[in-house]
Amino acid sequence: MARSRKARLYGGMDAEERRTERRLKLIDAAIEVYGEVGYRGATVKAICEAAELTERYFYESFANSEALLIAAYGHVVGHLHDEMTAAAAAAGDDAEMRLRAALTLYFTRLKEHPKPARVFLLEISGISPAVDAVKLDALRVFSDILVPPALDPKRSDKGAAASLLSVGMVGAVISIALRWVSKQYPQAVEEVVAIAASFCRVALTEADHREDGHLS
Amino acid sequence: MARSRKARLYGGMDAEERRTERRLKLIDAAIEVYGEVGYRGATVKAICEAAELTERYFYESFANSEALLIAAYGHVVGHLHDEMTAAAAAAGDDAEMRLRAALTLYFTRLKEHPKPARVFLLEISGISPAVDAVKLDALRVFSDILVPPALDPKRSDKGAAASLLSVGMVGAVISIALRWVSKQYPQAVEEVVAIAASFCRVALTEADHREDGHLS
DNA sequence: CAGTATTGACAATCTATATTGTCAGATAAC
DNA sequence: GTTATCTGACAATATAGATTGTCAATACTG
Repeated sequence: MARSRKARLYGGMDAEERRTERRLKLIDAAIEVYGEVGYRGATVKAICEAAELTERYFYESFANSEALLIAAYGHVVGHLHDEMTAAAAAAGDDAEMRLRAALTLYFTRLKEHPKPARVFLLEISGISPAVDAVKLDALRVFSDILVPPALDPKRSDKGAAASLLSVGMVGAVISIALRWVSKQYPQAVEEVVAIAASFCRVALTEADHREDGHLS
Repeated sequence: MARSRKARLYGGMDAEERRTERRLKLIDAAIEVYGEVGYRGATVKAICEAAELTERYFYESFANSEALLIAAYGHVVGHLHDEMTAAAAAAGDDAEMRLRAALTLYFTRLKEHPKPARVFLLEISGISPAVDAVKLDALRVFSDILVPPALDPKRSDKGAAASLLSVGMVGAVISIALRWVSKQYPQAVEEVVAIAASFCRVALTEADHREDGHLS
């Protein structure tokens, strides 16, 4: 009875399980292919071949190419976000320690997994307004991990100036990451982290100055 | 005799003058159109219409769409670069003053001319390896205006770490600019300059620390 | 095993744009 | 005014890839 409501099983999975499995295979394949030839060079056909599926299943799970890019981005970002949050939490309460822990995890993963890194850093830029919005949101979230706005409740809805500070910080970190990756990791992780951290510290300290009424 | 070597005149210009005039009109039109619909949304036809020319003349001056993008970028960057250099020079010898002068000019121009700004900040990213190379080169040049590497000859070929510092600095400034533009200039120019300058100072001071043997 | 749901391969269609080609009319040179 | 050059409009072609559709083969169900 309980079964009769379900769809016919294939390979031990019901219809929905197979669908989500295919969806995942497509996302993994997309990350792979984007990493090789970039989003713009990636055809639907190529991704389907990499996923060992046919176009039909592409359109079963995604309305179009862009939807898959967004899903793949979300996939990569989700992992990274969870890991960074955990690393920061494990590092205790000191802001400087948490910052270092999060950055270290970030750059370590970047080095370990170049293809997802490319999706995360490069492929996501300038595709369409929808994609940009997704990216913007992700960056805000990462910025909050590095310099938590909730430390001081008064500041939790960041003022306009503080928001430019986070934006600058994230921009610096991402640019550093991009260069580091594209030059094939010439510096040790610790060294890159130290450099990135110095930019993050700007966002921390300047925000305090400004709050005290200093206008530089 | 002198004339007989020249091509027939039209509108008082010889063949080559007309060609360069058309080329310029195409570049101006491109900046205009990119500013409206973005590089990806810009068709050859639309640019030709904006320039009041036909496709024929497009291919007379440019091998393809991308070549025009690169030319338009160079055009915008060339102006900006000259102006920033001049502003820095006019500000005297103090590094802090020069920095402020250059940044002030940069953000002022950004606000005055949103369309070239879009070409400069957005459209140039992630089109192709060739375009990225052009951008990379431009950024290096701008970075050198903000924090001249030649101050200390020993440092003139920047070490790998110092190079990441400039990259981070430029990344921060550009991200700030992007956000500021896309939010339609919510802060005064001076305020944005102050924030951007604080990131630039990182590149200045950290470089010195590192040279003295400090490793953060 | 018979019947049906599901799959995989691939053809057909559709759309959009770049790029090249044609030609009649306009403009300058003499 | 005649001729050679240049111009503008537009048609023709080429390409590339997304999206949809067909159908036989396969895997499950009872």
